[in-house]
Amino acid sequence: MSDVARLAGVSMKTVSRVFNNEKYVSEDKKKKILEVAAELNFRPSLQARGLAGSKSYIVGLFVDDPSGDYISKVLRSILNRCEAIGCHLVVEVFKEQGDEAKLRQVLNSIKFDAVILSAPICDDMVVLNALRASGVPTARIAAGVTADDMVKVTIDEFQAAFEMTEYLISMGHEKIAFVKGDPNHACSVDRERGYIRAMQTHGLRVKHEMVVAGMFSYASGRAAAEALLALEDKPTAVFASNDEMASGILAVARERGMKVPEELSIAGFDDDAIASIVSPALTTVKQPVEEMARTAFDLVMKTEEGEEDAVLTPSVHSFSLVKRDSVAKLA
Amino acid sequence: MSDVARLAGVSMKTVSRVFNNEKYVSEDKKKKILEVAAELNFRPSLQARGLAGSKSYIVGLFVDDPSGDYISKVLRSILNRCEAIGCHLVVEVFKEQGDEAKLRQVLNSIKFDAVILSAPICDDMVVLNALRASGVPTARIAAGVTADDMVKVTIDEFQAAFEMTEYLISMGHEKIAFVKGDPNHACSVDRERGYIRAMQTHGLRVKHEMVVAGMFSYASGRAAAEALLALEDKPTAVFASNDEMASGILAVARERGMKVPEELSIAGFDDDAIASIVSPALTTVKQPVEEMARTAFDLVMKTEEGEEDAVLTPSVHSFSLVKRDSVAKLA
DNA sequence: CTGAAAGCGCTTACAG
DNA sequence: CTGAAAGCGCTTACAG
Repeated sequence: MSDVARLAGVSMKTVSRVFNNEKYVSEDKKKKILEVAAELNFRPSLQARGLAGSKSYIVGLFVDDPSGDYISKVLRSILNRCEAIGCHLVVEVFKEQGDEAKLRQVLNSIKFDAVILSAPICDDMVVLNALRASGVPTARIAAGVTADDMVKVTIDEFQAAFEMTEYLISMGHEKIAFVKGDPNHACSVDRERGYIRAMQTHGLRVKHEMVVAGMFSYASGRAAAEALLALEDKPTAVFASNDEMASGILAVARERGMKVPEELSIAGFDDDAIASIVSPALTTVKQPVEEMARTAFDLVMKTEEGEEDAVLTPSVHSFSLVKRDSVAKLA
Repeated sequence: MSDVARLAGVSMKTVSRVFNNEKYVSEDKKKKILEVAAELNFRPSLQARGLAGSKSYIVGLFVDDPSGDYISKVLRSILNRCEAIGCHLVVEVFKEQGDEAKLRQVLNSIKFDAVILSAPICDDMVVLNALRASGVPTARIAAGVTADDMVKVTIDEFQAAFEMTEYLISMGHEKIAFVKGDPNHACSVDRERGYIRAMQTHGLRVKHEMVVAGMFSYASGRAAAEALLALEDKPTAVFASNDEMASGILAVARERGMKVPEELSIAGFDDDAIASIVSPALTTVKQPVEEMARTAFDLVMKTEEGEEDAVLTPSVHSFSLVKRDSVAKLA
């Protein structure tokens, strides 16, 4: 930077001004500086500005598991925004609930401009408290527990599950099974509640053997299907808390020679890539994941700029029921 | 750090030694320093050490597209290694071929300890040259073009495609179609060559209408299937360059009422998660993606430590044919 | 609109 | 085995 300043005949401070888009730099000096900088291929050092200034140009994305279609969408969306505003993404994995050691390690060594949390760690109190203590603006995608001081972006999980269940009921189903999601995810509870409420609303009994555990994985979907299809009184429809599990259920049903949706209707949640790849394609709830991630990013960056008011009201996005071929009217 | 030094009654340099695992620190001072540091919750600042020292504790992962099962595996594997050695991952997206502007922006501002490249940018000469010029140790996963000064981790794509094609031939197929991958990926060419060579080796003619374009996407697999199944003289088997495309072909075949594998055998490549989810499950080539990513990471970190010799010999990993249900003997 | 000085929190290169 | 000094490349807080 000192080279640029010297060759442009200005002080370092003025060069700094140009690269930080500050006002009060005369057009000619600005032009000259940009010219010299381009020639020298100069870019302000990330490490140096992070150390010297209040901004670090680094955003953190804390995830539980970096795999899967959902997190891929989040990642893509956030990476897009990072590029747009010229900052960089550091991804950190937090597997165990409240891994304090790693948390302190990361939060004490890296200066973040903002941190974005995905489920389930967006509801981990240890993580939230540590973040709060560190003062880093934080956004939570699909969070459950409240934290008024952090950006929150969600859909109405309860309502979505409620509507999907109602849809199944409207198709004539009464024996509707439900496969729960990973209990560590807040959405799991909301989706289950939505299912139960819809059943009750329509005067249908929720039999406990019709509500089985799941972990959002394909394998757990298969296991749930095994349990459900071994029942004396089998369900005519299964609503799984996500598409991966729904795919597992679909696979097991077919292996047993059942026709889907004729003999068993299956509904999922998320509208993962897989939902339109399996056959029959899954009827599911589509949530605008990329839009939510983008919103989380943009809002948390505004927090940083001090517009705390509207930013901290939860941003609730709309979902939609995608009716494909895995659900049919009960014969 | 100066607080830690003061409270432990040593100089900052000694504290620094402890946190960098340098030798020559007496056990008692080391113990004292660690105690004080734990109490103060001290961690060396990433930004400060990056600026002051030769190491930055930052590894870059440059990708074309952060989505998909393949890159998820790479990401997970690398994140694991980062955690193990205490460094951090910055993900950067390079979409357009040789996006020099972004390249210079990133390479000039961030000091990386190493950069890991995935396909197709691991074969982008502009990227390679820029990396070389910047002197950052670089690893390439599934690279095609040679670059003797960079770590390279691959499988024998040619041989894998050759063997899969031979397998199809051994199952009695002669009319074997091939769906190419994205031509920007080096592996696409190798896989096609493997297919062609196997056909020739067994005295089978490669009809040009039996070799169709693809882009590694589900949609392109569907398009390829449309073309192939519209042929007068239809193939009895299709070998797709990856599982996503194979899934697209499978879907189209089924929609047309064809039985897979009875009327059409389908083989894929990669052993993506999707390969065992669709039904019938796909016969495919399994490559050890996570192991490859881990190796790339470990080798490039060794480069950094100066062991240039063995490190720069390409690390060729073994693939395996996974025979599932999408391929059958020709009736 | 511009700049000189200090300092961010570490590591380096030395010296002992 | 240990430490004092300088410096990494920027931004901050001022002053003009």
